[in-house]
Amino acid sequence: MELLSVSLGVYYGDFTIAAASENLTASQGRALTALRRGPAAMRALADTMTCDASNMTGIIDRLEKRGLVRREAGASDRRVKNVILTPEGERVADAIRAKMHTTHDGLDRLGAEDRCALYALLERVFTTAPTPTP
Amino acid sequence: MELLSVSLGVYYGDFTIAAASENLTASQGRALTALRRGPAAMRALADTMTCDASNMTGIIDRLEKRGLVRREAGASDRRVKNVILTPEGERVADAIRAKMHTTHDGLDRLGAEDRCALYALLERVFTTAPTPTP
DNA sequence: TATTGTTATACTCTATAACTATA
DNA sequence: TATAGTTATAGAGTATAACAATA
Repeated sequence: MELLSVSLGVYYGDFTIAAASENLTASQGRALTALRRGPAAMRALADTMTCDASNMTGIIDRLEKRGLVRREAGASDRRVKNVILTPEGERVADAIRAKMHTTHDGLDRLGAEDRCALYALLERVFTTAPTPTP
Repeated sequence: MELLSVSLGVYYGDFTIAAASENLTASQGRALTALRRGPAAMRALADTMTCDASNMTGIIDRLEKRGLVRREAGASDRRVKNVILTPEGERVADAIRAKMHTTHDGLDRLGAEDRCALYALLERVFTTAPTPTP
């Protein structure tokens, strides 16, 4: 119970801070984090982040404008556009993830191993794996 | 750990849903919930919700336009405006709270007593008591 | 001078609806 | 017809800066 009160909000809050440290909003950070697992179609990304497809256009537009992702036409279905992390995007995504793992605020009383497991769990809840479209 | 993964997001998510069921955004719901404990100055509300004071103006404007809160000049300090729930505002705030306590999604495995304690805890974390200004 | 609250401005997120190009 | 993605539009949250009234 104690653990819970300490942890609630910490992940969301820390994530927002971690993303902000790279001059990104939480949504942009989430998209980048989801893309760490590989390319994903716009539609899949929107599903992952449970937002309307039109939102993804804007979010990805801003990330693309900053050179963190790029769009690539789908091979089999030419309607599809797959979003891919650029090397710089990978760097930023990794930086966010690293910051998440070294931010202990409010989780000090957890052992390193538990905290690691905890973050893995939260990360999974936070960004479900998008389904890449071939 | 299980409990945590289940509970994370549930409170925020359920709260957003509960607020939406009253046609309110999460921020509006939070302000209303904070005001359940009594009147609060704009500044105190902004501190509670950790947002800029200028945001509170807009949020309270919208709540006031719908008759859920009203502004009242501070007695001792005439710069201050205290925000107060109207009877309708109280009804809506209570409805949100009631909905939060009857929404079990993802918390089924918790006993009623535990769930009650859990929500009390989360509610405290979610909306710290604002400091009313006399 | 410092503080409270507001206004003006700008950016982002969000959803809905209408559109295109594919399938 | 249905789907993927975009555009246009509108409402809400957010922060910064400038301002009036008060302390």
